[in-house]
Amino acid sequence: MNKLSLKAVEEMASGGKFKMTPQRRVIVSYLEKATSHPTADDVYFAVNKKFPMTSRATVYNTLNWLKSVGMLRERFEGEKMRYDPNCERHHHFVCAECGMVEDISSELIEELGTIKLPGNHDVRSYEVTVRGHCSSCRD
Amino acid sequence: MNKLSLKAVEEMASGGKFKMTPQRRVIVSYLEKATSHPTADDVYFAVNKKFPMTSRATVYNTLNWLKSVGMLRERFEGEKMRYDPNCERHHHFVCAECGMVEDISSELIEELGTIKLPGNHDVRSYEVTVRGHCSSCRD
DNA sequence: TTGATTGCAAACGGTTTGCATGGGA
DNA sequence: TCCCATGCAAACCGTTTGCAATCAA
Repeated sequence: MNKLSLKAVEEMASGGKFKMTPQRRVIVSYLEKATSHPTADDVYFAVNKKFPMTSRATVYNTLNWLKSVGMLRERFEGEKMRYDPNCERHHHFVCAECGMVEDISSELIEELGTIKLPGNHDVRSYEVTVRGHCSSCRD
Repeated sequence: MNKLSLKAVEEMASGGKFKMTPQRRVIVSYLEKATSHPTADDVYFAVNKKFPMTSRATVYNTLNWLKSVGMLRERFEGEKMRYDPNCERHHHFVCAECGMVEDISSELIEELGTIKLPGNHDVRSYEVTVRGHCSSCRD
């Protein structure tokens, strides 16, 4: 599963035991446009602009649903969970000041080659987190 | 500040506005021996083996104190915060199954060289998280 | 002596759950 | 029609805070 899209979600829902609802459509549309890993509350406020009575339970329910089908990744940064609609292999830049997260496409970070660790661990993947100050915070 | 040690903490405390207590000594001793990033609760149970009335407040108080003087790093993994007594530059292996975290010394991961990102971010550091199944979970 | 630390309990904040109502397929 | 999803409120859980008593320096 790569980039989250409303189309892909609709397709997946049709025929399965999951249903599309207006709230879910808004949540997915918001997520597919999001660029800096929204928090659950970001999503909550976004849906409520369109559907003012949407509860947090619905938001978490939807986020966990998308997560469970592999269309969304969860990542803790700073003080809360953030949701990453990009499921292609990629890395991250995190601003130490404002907590903003930006995707770094995997081509921008050179390959580490085969990782050989001591012990007998089964290595599956690796990710790089680059830290620093983002352009707005660097002054 | 590099590796947490009781000696370094005692030195830092003497003369400053911070005081050593029996509880703090046990906590620091436990942390300096710990190898897989204990959670606050791990620490809590460890201290309580020696001082059965120790409260969680004391544990968090001490952890935050060590963190604030740069002798301990905090890292969210899985569902809770974990504390890393190793403040030298290093990377991590995380088990997807049991959540165990193991340090990877920085020599084991090849250098990424200068990281050049699009935009105008000020890059300070990077860390690599290797994921997979640890030797006990790989079956 | 003095002010930092302790234990306790209550508060907090993000996330989850239980349940009755509502709505998609 | 049949479940799944929703909204609400309460529960949960890790962490923080307020406070009076205690203890290190």
